[in-house]
Amino acid sequence: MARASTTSDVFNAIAEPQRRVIIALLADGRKYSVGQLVDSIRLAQPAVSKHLGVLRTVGIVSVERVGKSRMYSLNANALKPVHDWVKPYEVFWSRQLDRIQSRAERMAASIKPQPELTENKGDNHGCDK
Amino acid sequence: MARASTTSDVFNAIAEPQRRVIIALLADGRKYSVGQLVDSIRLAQPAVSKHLGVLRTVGIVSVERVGKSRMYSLNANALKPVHDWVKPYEVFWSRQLDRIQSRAERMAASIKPQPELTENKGDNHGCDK
DNA sequence: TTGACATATTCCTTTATAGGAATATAATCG
DNA sequence: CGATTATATTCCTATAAAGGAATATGTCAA
Repeated sequence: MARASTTSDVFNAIAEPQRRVIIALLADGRKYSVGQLVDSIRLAQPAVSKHLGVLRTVGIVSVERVGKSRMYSLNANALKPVHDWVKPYEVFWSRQLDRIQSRAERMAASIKPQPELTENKGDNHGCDK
Repeated sequence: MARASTTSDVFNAIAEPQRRVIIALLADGRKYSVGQLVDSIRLAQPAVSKHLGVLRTVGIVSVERVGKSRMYSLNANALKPVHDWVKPYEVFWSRQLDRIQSRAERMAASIKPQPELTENKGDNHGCDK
């Protein structure tokens, strides 16, 4: 099977470096036209438009027509799933490795219940120990 | 050009849902053999081994040989770049849209200096306004 | 309407998967 | 050693993607 579609998953959408560049450009909350973004990125206009299309599909950016231009703005809320996913792991590096084990085990419950795509058919997986 | 290699970028590594499942399984800080992971995931052993190979290449997991088994454990530090990248956007949803604009502009400086892959050849991009 | 400008879309090529099947490698046991 | 178990690797196929080139679509101005 091929990779998951990039237009249906925020994680895939932000996996593309150029798209992260676009997101960073929009991070000041202002609206940018495609042309302005093209000037800032080493990429042709069609490519930028395609990336914007992906970001739009996933909900990371919003468009607004202004004259002949289309003004794109960041909809950062769409990035929240990424933040929510990675946040629990923060404890692993925020505190230096003292007694990480116990904290990690306490934390496990807050991470595991995110099967996302795979339904684990609920069978007990022979955990270690 | 094709997509960036998944074996050289943490963002691409975690873009695969099954790999996030594996990461979640390892989140309790314990070591799991490949077989134990296979029992927990609806995926054949070779596929799991390949995913583990990707995660290992990117540094998200570590391996340790124990008898005929190989015990995998999470190296969450490798996820820090993702956290660092998404954290600045947290303000967008943590506070309800009151005066986000000004905060966003203050924040811009902390986000923009992450060109990652693209060297923006330093030219001024015609910002809006 | 025509022309210029801004952006999106289509077509095409190269590349990179993800996963299945079969096989190779490694380590333990008798 | 030979058999068994555990894991990795190779081969293969279907799918998807990124970007370039060319073109279509849409909007404004004269």
